[in-house]
Amino acid sequence: MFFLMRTACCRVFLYPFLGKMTEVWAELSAYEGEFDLEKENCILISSGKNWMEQAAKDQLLAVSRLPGVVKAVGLPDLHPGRIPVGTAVLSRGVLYPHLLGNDIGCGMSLFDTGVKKKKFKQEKWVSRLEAVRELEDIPFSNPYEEECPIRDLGTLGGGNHFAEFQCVERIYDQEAAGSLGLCADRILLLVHCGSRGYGQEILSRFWVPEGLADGSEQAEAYMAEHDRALRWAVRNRRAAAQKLLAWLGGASEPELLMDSCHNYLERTKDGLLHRKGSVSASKGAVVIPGSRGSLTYVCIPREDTAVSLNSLSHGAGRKWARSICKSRIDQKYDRDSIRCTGLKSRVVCHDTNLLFAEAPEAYKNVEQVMGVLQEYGQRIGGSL
DNA sequence: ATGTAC
Repeated sequence: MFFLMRTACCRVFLYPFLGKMTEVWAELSAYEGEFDLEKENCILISSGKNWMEQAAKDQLLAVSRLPGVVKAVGLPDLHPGRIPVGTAVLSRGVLYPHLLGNDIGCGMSLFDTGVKKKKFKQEKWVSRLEAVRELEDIPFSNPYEEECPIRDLGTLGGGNHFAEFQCVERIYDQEAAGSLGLCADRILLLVHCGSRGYGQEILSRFWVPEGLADGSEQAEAYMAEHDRALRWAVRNRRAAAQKLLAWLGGASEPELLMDSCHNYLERTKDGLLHRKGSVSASKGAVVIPGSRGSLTYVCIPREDTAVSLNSLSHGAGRKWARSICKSRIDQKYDRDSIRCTGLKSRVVCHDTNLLFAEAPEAYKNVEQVMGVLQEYGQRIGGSL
């Protein structure tokens, strides 16, 4: 299990608005001549400055051509995966379990720890966390009146999952910050994880290359399990926060300020909306974190986001494949320096490969991604 | 991203 703790000096911005996404701004020049953009159902929200791997664009295009797919959107953090990450895909008649992947319900929960900023002792918390090693080692009993399908409730898992203590760096809109319950003098806790092995197990049971016919018994059974995974993923994030605070001696319960899911299927009036690494722009404020060396943004999306299937990026997005990270930056760090960040935060993680795989260098610049989301509207205006 | 096998 990967347990990454970024302590102190991480900051939350409150962005007043995201750009008004009102026109298709495609950056698919690589495909010039290959298809007529006007007739394609594939949109990439990016800009010339926003570097994107060719493989990711190829994957997005392939997804957009699956039977039943009405529209496929790539967000500015799009990067290749088994299926491309940073996508929103609308289909009719067919449901594709693999388009949302194995970690069904994965998302971000932002909590107020109730701990005052001036009471925060970084070194003390770091030692305490290093002593426990893994969240699996902190016992937690299921408080819900439903059998828990997750083997270890309140654990983060691996990959890009993390728990991070943060505090507000800058507020752009005091009123909005107040209504969201963001307090500048408090330590916040951002938890990114999902349904662990449960989502994986669901995918393995329902995955078929041709997808599931909407309305079929299989599709209904998948949706029931999917909804259960979403429910338990939220509980898993909460349980992780509860365990952490209890372990660190926090007196109060973590208070949930915001929660968003970025791997899930939503039934909309237009069809089945598959989100893989993209978050809804229609459910209030969203948290968009960067890599562990950068800031996290709390954003209030604008209303007119139909062009991106009402979706936003869920983070900075990978720039380097996990497998190549260690060899690229191995020499740059020693045992201690890889565990510190440019924001003077500390990283607690016992898995060396994971520390390198999730290094800030492996990620895009989150400000770049935020810039595309914001600029997208500024340069366009008008209505869709 | 995951659990398990190598």
